[in-house]
Amino acid sequence: MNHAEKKRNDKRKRILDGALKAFALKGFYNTKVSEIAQEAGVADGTIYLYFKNKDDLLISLFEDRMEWIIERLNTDLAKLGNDTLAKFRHMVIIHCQLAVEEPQLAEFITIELRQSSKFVKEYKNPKFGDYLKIFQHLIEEGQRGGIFRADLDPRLISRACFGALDEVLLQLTLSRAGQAEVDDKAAQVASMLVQGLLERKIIDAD
Amino acid sequence: MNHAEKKRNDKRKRILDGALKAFALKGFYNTKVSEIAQEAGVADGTIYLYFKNKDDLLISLFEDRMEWIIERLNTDLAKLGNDTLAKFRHMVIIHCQLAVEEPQLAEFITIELRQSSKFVKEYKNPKFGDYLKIFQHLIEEGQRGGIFRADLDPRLISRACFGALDEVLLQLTLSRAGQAEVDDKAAQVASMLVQGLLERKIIDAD
Amino acid sequence: MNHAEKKRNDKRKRILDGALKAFALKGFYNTKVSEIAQEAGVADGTIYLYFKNKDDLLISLFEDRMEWIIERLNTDLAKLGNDTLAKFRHMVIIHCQLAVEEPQLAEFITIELRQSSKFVKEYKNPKFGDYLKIFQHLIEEGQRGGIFRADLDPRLISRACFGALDEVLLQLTLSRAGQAEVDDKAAQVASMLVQGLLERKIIDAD
Amino acid sequence: MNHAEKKRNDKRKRILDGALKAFALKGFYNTKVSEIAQEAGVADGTIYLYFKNKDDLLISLFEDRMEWIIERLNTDLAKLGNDTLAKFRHMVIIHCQLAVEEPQLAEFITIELRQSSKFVKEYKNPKFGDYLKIFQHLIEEGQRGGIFRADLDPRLISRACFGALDEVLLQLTLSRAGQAEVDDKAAQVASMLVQGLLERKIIDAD
DNA sequence: GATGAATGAGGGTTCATTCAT
DNA sequence: TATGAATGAACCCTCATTCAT
Repeated sequence: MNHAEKKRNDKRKRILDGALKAFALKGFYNTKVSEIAQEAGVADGTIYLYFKNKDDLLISLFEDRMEWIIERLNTDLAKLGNDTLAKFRHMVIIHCQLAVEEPQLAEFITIELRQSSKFVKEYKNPKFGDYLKIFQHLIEEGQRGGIFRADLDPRLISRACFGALDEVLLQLTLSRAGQAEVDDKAAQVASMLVQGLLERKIIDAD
Repeated sequence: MNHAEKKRNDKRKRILDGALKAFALKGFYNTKVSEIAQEAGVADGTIYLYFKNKDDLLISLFEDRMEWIIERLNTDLAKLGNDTLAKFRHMVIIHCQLAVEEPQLAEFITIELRQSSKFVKEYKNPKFGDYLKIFQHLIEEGQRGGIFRADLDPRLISRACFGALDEVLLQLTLSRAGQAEVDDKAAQVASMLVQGLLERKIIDAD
Repeated sequence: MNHAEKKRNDKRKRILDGALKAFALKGFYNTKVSEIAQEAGVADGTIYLYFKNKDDLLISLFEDRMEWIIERLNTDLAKLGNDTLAKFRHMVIIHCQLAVEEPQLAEFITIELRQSSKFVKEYKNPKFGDYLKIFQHLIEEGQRGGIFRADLDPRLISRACFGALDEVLLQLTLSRAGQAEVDDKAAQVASMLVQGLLERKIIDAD
Repeated sequence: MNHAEKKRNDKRKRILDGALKAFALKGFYNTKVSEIAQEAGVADGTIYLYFKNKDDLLISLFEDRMEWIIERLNTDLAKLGNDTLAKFRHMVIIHCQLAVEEPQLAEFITIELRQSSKFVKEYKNPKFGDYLKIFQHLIEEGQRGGIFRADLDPRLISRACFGALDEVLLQLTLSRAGQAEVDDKAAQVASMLVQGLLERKIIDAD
């Protein structure tokens, strides 16, 4: 990557960061493009050199952040090898951990995610789909391994798990929960979900 | 209730219905007041005789519909007496059932709920809190009865359950799921959540 | 006048009174018809049984009040017979006196008078013309009697005198001047105007 | 002043000119912002880059025009040195002269001035106060010089003089008086006011 | 590429007026 | 006659987007 490209990427990044901050604070519809520009330290017009319009900025922000989360998650999960349960618990923890590590991102995702796929016509939010897929594959892995109940639809249950986590994350974020509280609550939710997923005969194992 | 009062309530209802339809279709921010008026068959200005402004209309709509849901739920649950498990399962079913019975309401709640409580200034959405309370009390009841795990925080878990259901409801609604699919998926989610909540020694009972 | 007529006039009067109060307080354009109705203790629609529209109400109010002032002035002036100077001084005093006796009317006239004849198309404000005529006739009387300078155009000078008084009245009204201050200032203005009008050879007489 | 600044000032001036024209024609409340924009040859939104809102535009217009009048007046008066009488007469003439030179400004000031200071919240119209002060100081100067009556309150009398002139100006403007008529009437009013102000023993001097 | 002044379509809200009761 | 709920045209202002510099 040469110098010009680096500069370009830097400006793009600053705009995305500014947008995240602004959207988290006031929501998409109540954030003015000029506010994002100010936050990013660029002129209003500059934003349109990097993004087609305000909608595109929102979508790009989602994709950018989800990509980051997914990469991180995949790296972490890879280290845990075949331990499905450990991987599942880790996902729960990572998700909740956002409340502490990236509160703005947490607010943004929990609040704007649903809107986005609704109002942006035809936008299916593929990155979010990828995120859900990780959950789904984990559940399928558990089912193949015989530790997770086979009577549950992985697509459905991955949604349910995501919903549970997302709602919990929303609360943790809005209440500005500290690390200890996040750890505790993540553990409880993980415990409940895991128990709900486990094949009955091995529940004692938990 | 006299004639004038009846007429007034009827018009208010028509406006709320129009707003629900419009909000479900395009979301709060993309719905024009004039569209709601048209949907309701009243003049634009009439809306302001019944609601302070567009925000107030959104809030009132939430309260109205949550009240309806809560009443209905309480009536149903009362019939189930002390059977905590049955009551819990019924809540799951009722929630998912919205996708079939009131798809517009389902879309509205799943998509607009989070936005509203965050961006409508000062609004704490008490009715939604009431709804969560029903979940919470049910979990506490189960804990007192010794059938639900005592190591789980009812406030936290009620949130998690709501989140799981809400996400599932969103999918059922958007995919225009039919009654059979809704029944099946509600049963699965109920089964998972219940197993996750049950005291370990009685899990076989499920 | 029979009972029905009396009642009608009473309601018309209440509306005019309410309008005066409201217009004096907030001005014509910032006063809502509904506020006038409330002030008058009638329904909004009732106003339109007595006046064609809001403009007509303003005009009618002018005419009504100017008529009252003119009648009163004529009665007073009649008592002063041929004493032109005394009559002129009395007019000055009566005009300023409004600040004490009818502060709302004073505010209304000083502030709304000019607007009214401008914005209401084709309205020449004949009653205001009548009021000016009294000044004018007094000046002409003085000229004929040889005590007022003959080199001044009575129409022009009556305007100038009115303008001077009106501006002074505005200040007296807005500063909520008491009787003593009003008396003092009216006397000063009268003295200046009279001296300005007097035939030079008889100025010592003042 | 650089180019950008010059362009900005030019646009601001065009908006003020457009506003003056429009306000003079239809009055503040009957003038739409879009009409001003059209008159100024700018987009509606542009007005809000230069003025906070419609009220602010009104206020700014007053300040701008009063400033212009005051500067001009001060320049002229400075040339007349210590001749109080000449200066007083000049003020009268300049004021009336507006009817010929700046009829729109004349209409605007005579008709909108009172409204504005009353209904534009918090606005005390300091420039108008400055204008009155010129009158007042002139009267005080005459009193100190022994040529004006000492028994008159300069603040009161400056108001009265302004009122007289303003009313005369209004008539001259609305009747579209020509230069000759304006000269004649200004002279008459000046003569009357001066005689009214002069110390009695020197009235023959006029 | 970067700027930010300018644009102008759009929409929430007001309020004078009407009319069914 | 009186009411006041309903109307809907009107209007100020916002703000995403453009484009001359």
